[in-house]
Amino acid sequence: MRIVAAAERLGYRPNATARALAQGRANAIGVVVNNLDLIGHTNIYFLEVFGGVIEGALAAGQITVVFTLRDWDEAAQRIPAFCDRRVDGLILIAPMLKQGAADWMPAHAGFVSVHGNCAIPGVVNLESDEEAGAFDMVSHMLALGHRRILHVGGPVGATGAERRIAGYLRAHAAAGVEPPPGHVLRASFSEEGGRVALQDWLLRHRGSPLPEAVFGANDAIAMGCIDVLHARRLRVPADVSVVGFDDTLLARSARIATVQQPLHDLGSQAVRVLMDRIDSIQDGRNWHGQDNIVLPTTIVPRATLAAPRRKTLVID
Amino acid sequence: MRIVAAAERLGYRPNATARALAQGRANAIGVVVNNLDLIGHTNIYFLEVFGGVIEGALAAGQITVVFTLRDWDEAAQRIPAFCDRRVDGLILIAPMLKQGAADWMPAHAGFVSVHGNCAIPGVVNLESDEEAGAFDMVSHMLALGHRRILHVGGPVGATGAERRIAGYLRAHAAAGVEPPPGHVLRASFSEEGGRVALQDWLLRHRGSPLPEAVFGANDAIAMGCIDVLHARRLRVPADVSVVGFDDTLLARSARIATVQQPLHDLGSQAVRVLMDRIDSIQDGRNWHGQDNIVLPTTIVPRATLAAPRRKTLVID
DNA sequence: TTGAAAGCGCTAACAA
DNA sequence: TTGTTAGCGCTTTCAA
Repeated sequence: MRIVAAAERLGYRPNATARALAQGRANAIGVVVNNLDLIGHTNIYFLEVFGGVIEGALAAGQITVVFTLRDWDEAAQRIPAFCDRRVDGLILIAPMLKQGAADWMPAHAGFVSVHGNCAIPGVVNLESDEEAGAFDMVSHMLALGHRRILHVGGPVGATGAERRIAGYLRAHAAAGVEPPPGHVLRASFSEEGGRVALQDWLLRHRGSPLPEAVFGANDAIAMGCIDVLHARRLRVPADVSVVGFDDTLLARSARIATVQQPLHDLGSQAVRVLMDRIDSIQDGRNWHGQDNIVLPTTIVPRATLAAPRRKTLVID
Repeated sequence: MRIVAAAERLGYRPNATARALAQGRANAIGVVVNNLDLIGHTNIYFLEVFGGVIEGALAAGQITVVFTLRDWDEAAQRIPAFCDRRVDGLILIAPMLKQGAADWMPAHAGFVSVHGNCAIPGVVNLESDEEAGAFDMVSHMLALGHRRILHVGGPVGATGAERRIAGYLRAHAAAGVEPPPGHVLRASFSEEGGRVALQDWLLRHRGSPLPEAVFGANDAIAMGCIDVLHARRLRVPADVSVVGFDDTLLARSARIATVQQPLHDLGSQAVRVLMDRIDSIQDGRNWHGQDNIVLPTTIVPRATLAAPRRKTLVID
């Protein structure tokens, strides 16, 4: 009609808030992240998942709203407030949610978590098979001939950290190799964490044989370890091999051998699952999809990983 | 009242879409980025600015909506559609907008650009003083004694690239040093770009003196150059110094000397300016703030930058 | 001070 | 098919 043409000419734009109010649907999804993770640059991990979410949302015709939490302890108060009908559902990235979270979660919005640390009823979780990734990597290292592999693990209580340790141990068991005693440490998931943990450990083990390889629980930890080794004039990988986990930008740019997690896919698939979940809620159906979706990991051998040196070095 | 308590108990949540419709204000800001920049991981730059925006929005009590463009050529069609009252204003990150953009920009929303490539009426721009950053860095290198500084510049037409070249040239002029001929190249803003450009240039200059230093137009280019030098068994910085620009995660983790841009601040300040702009529009006032805000840059000397070696090397 | 009513701009159900 | 009307859940205005 002429009306349409006139509207066009006058620069008419439909008001999306009015539409959302009328239809009871915002066509928007929210992403909840820990502010520190985003701002601190410590965890490029989040940004990669986030990139996947953005892309997934674009493909699904949804806009993406970012909500940040200063701390996951705020979740119980703030997440319900996020569900103010501006978004139809929420993706929680690596939420450290308590078990009772189901109690306060609004039922009118869909929830999907990526690498959630515990199962929450009604929240579909997407994750990658970290235990298998660690298993594959450590098995590969054992096959190369490494016997004293030091695992600089993540913080106690982080599910991902525990799973990487489990993979490390299972690989030893599968290869029939006794894991060297005291070779699993804990560190925070950062360069500094890796640095401190390894430096400390080396100081406490003067005179013992130097590990042939270091397996960091993430790329940042591995990076910190490389630092410490270089400072001691040890060559990587000629003297000590180092591998990380995640295959973030850090590992790619520093060429650190690592375990790749499909972070981008995790993000984009989370959107797809969330859309299904939202549709099921809006139609009043119950949920028929899977509650836990596991994506595979892949080992990425790079220049920091080689066969162990012939002669054992001693820590000094 | 008792009503409030009851509401609380029943889990009542105010409907933000209804409120937005009633008040004509969404209390949300949008961020427009080029999809490729976000997804491709080529430009950590964006993510850092984005982090600043998120933080700024949190401080201003606004939520952040992400809009992605596959290409800035879509801007004229899609940006007006983004202004559908779900956001009160938009921050454009590094927009490659054409000069005529003012024609199609809706007047009811506020616009702020970060590192916009050209001035658009009604759009406040925030940027860092790239020319001065390049000037400071190159002056510093000249003061260290470098005379043959190769500038691996960014793509033709990118405002930032041109400004870095201008700073490079002005530093030479200020020091009374004639810039060596043919020592300004062009590359795309990526590791691969730096690699190709430098490798190419070296092949074309066999037998000439090796540059004492390489100044990459961004950190990724610098990283690519380091790669090429290492492949030729040249030591950085003993044989050749290398510096970058931006101080992204890449430079920090690889310890590349660089020019720091306040990316995070650029993002958070953009939000503050945008809030002012939005308020002025809603109150029907005209805009009294600045149209172009320039933040300072800082040089960050790191291990890849040292004094030039005594004896000149020859390219082979 | 408190309460009732009229929009905000759209969609959806209904009537013509 | 087309046009009309009643909400969606808030804010704001105006009357009581």
